[in-house]
Amino acid sequence: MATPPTRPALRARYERRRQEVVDAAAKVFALRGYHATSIEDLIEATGLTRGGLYHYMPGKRDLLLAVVDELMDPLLRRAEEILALPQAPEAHLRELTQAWLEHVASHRWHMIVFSQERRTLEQEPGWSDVRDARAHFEQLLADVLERGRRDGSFSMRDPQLGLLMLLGSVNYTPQWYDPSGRLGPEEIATRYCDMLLDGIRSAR
Amino acid sequence: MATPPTRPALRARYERRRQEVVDAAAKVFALRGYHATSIEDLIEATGLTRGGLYHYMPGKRDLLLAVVDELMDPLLRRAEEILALPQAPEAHLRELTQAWLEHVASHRWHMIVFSQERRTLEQEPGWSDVRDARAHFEQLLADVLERGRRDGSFSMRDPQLGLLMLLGSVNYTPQWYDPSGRLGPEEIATRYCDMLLDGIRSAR
DNA sequence: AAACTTATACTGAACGGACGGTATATGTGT
DNA sequence: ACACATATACCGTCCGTTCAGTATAAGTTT
Repeated sequence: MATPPTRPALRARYERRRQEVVDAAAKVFALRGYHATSIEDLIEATGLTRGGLYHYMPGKRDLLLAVVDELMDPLLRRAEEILALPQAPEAHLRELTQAWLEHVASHRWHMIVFSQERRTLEQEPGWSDVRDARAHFEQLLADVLERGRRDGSFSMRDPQLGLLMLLGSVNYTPQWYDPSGRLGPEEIATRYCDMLLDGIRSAR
Repeated sequence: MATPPTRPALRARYERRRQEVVDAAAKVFALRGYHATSIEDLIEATGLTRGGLYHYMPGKRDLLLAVVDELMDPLLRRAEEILALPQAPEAHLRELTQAWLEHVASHRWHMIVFSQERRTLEQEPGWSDVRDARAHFEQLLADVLERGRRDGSFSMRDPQLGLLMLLGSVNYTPQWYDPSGRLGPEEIATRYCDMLLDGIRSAR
């Protein structure tokens, strides 16, 4: 019943398998949707049996929280690393977007689950952390845009809408991104930033 | 059991109430998610009783299909109206985006349901129509961008990614759009196009 | 216009099945 | 021997659906 082993020797294997279960669940949740996924589906995806599965999770809901929990943390830490270095807003924006898209690409299923279930999970215990982390990251982006506006390098009519456009573009990416496709995350990031900064109109 | 009346006198009222049921369902599906929505929730949302609800729908699944079905048709017709008039690619792009965002704003719940359930509904009977209509609309947008590239008015590094950025921005809009908010659909459309065309970088 | 017949709108209880979760048994490695 | 991993069978509950029945409005006959 989801009891982590006390023996240090077995701890590592347990955590590794648990992570495999979470990742497998992320993919199934993303493809079928959380509520439409039955325990039977999770069994099929993990290769375990009913009892074995419950050895690694307290319940289906906790598995969902595990999928979205700690999803934003690595990205937030990376973002703060980037912002710690003093740079022009444009450079900050480009590096943030690149780190963000690399994260999206490597956690594609988790991101889709987040988008799909964010509404059904509002006001759920443990959910507020995820939402706060998300809001925090968006605030960091907003700050960069605002800083660019203040120092004169950006001049959007509506700062808020600029952020929303960027959020929309990146958050939509998991829907079509193909790891074996033509474009990698860093190329996508570069071109998003190119378009957001200079637009697609030909220079006249 | 969801049998439309044959008598012409009652047909109108039936269709009106059925539409109310579908719209109410759209909102509940959007907020809670389709699978997480119980018949009890639908009863509460519609004001009907269990049996009464089944008078207007053959089943829960059909109700979901009704929500997304015929969602794209009005937009597609409007798009073809716009494209029938000979105009410059930029004008076409701006008008398409505006019509699109007006549609998104007035069918916000339906759109959220579509985004949330598109994966769970793949390879479902009746679903291919919706997907085809969606693909058709995206193709119309892609054609406009391509026409702009050919005649020299647009010059994006990657035509496909320009489309995906626009799709992301607009498809993300229902997630934050507030009908009583500061910005209406036409203003949002204008500023999206401003940013996509000219970027947010200050003129130097 | 009154009486009658049928189509339609709605009710509420009950059913059948699926689903998440648990208890218990049996290996398996330390 | 003990902790841990996995297997199997089972339970209670919830949920989508059905159905027999009632009330009312629409159409028809007299």
